[in-house]
Amino acid sequence: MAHSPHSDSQNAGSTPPAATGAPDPAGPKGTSAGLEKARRDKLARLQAMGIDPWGSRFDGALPIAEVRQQGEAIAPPPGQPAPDDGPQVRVAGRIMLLRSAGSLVFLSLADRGGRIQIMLGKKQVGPEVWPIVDCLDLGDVVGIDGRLGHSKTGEMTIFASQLTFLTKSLETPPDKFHGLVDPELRQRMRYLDLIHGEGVRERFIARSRIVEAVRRVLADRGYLEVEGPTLQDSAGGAAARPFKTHHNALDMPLVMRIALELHLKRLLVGGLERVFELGRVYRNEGVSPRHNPEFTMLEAYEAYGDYSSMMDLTEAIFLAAAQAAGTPEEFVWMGHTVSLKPPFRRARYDDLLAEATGCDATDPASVVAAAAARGIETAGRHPDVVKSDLFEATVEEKLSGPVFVIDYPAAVCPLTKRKAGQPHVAERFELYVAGIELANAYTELNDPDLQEKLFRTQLAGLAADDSMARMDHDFIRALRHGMPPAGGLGIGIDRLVMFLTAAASIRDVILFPIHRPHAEA
RNA sequence: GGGGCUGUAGCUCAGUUGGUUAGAGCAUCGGACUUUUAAUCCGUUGGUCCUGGGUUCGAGUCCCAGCAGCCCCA
Repeated sequence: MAHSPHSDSQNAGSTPPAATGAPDPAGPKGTSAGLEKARRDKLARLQAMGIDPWGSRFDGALPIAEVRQQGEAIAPPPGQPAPDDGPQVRVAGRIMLLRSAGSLVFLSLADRGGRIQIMLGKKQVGPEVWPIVDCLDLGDVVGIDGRLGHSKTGEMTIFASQLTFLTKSLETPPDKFHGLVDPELRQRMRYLDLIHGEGVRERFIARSRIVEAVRRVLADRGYLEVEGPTLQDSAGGAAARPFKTHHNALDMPLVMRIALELHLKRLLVGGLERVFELGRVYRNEGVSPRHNPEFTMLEAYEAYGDYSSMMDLTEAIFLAAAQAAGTPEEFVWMGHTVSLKPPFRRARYDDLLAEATGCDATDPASVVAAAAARGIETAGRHPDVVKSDLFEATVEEKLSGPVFVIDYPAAVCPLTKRKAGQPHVAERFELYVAGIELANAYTELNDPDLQEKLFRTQLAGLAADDSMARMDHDFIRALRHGMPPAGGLGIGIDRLVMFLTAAASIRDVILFPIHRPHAEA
């Protein structure tokens, strides 16, 4: 192959690392520093022309999606030349692709909702503008005025008459074809992922639409959105370990909330009757494709309802959210074909367990035997806890759903009302899809004496570190003042978004999931 | 906590049994081009092979430890 005279490389070995007092900050052309220098050189050229490389307000730009609609209307029939009297339009966006054919330059310009091709011709833009074109890089943000039409190859194109420089990009964008692939980089540099990732922006837009729809369903039903404390002196309402923090001025330890439940129920006592909160909760636990230490939870409580009313509400929320996200009625998620067609199936916990294991789910001895046969630890554990483990091991992953699993073993439901005449059965449901729990609801326990007793029972069985081991005396006092019978519902919003956008990992639906710090160079 | 996999240029990736100076595409820089669209063509530049040890005449490659990530399990 070609042997170019690398005279420098012959001497390179003798170059002492610190020989020069001031190392050149801009390295050779192809290095990261060199790539930046090329962009800074163009920035300086823009400034020399009297152009602010950081731009300013730019009014009147149309969304590219809208411009494209206009363009469709004036598309020439196949084989016919495009007319050159298209409408004058103004757009703004980031340069995604840039092709130069001598004194003709094509850009692909992207805004928040679409992309469109821009043609810049040396003759067409004139000697004032052409030197600016020479300073454009991939990633720069520009405004374009021009006539909307179609190129000779039929591509919708804005034939630019004016170019307004809006923002210089100093960094090299990812590979224009592959984009950012490394999931770690995609999450740490989500801004790039949003620009270049296939479907990434659409998924986060869907998330926003879903949250909007959830709020709308609840508001339409007379629910009031409220905000409980995220900093608490003890974290209750779920079995999870909290994050610990500290208030300096009060010199007091605090924990971050792990659930919304106990404060929302206080508001039912307070007569607000229909309340919900949609907000972040924090659990100091492991990270997995379905768990992030901070996640978004919806909890809704309705006085005078029960878990059946919560099933209706859940369906309404799921259907409205699916519609908002543009989710098809039937699709594949996590290897399961799921259908959103209402009503969702309802199946009793004991029936599912009996079907999967062959045991008599109403008989503790039979359940424990079935669990032991599958290697589940049984010694010294409450039969309902063993039952719950057995359910997890044998039933959960098979639940394609959506299916409401109803009527849970009472001992694993310390905040739930028992079924009338069946003290061992709690009026609770969980909604499963593809083996994953997406919603959890109860007929709320409002008997203060039983609640206090259940707290104490929990206390006896749990580690001191565990949040459920904390008695919330004020919550008991609130119940003593009288909380109307009520239904309550919790939905993990991140998982709902995963489901409705067919995402396999919670990290695909959280903009900035947790990461260990990287050693920065 | 345990196991498996991954880490090479700004980005996407090759790299043979351990063997000479670690390659390609994109991007950059220079050149040609007024209808390109992952433009093309010619030329050019660019490396802490994640980090630190070790084995070896010789390590991107083998061994050990660590860091970061992905997946599975508890």
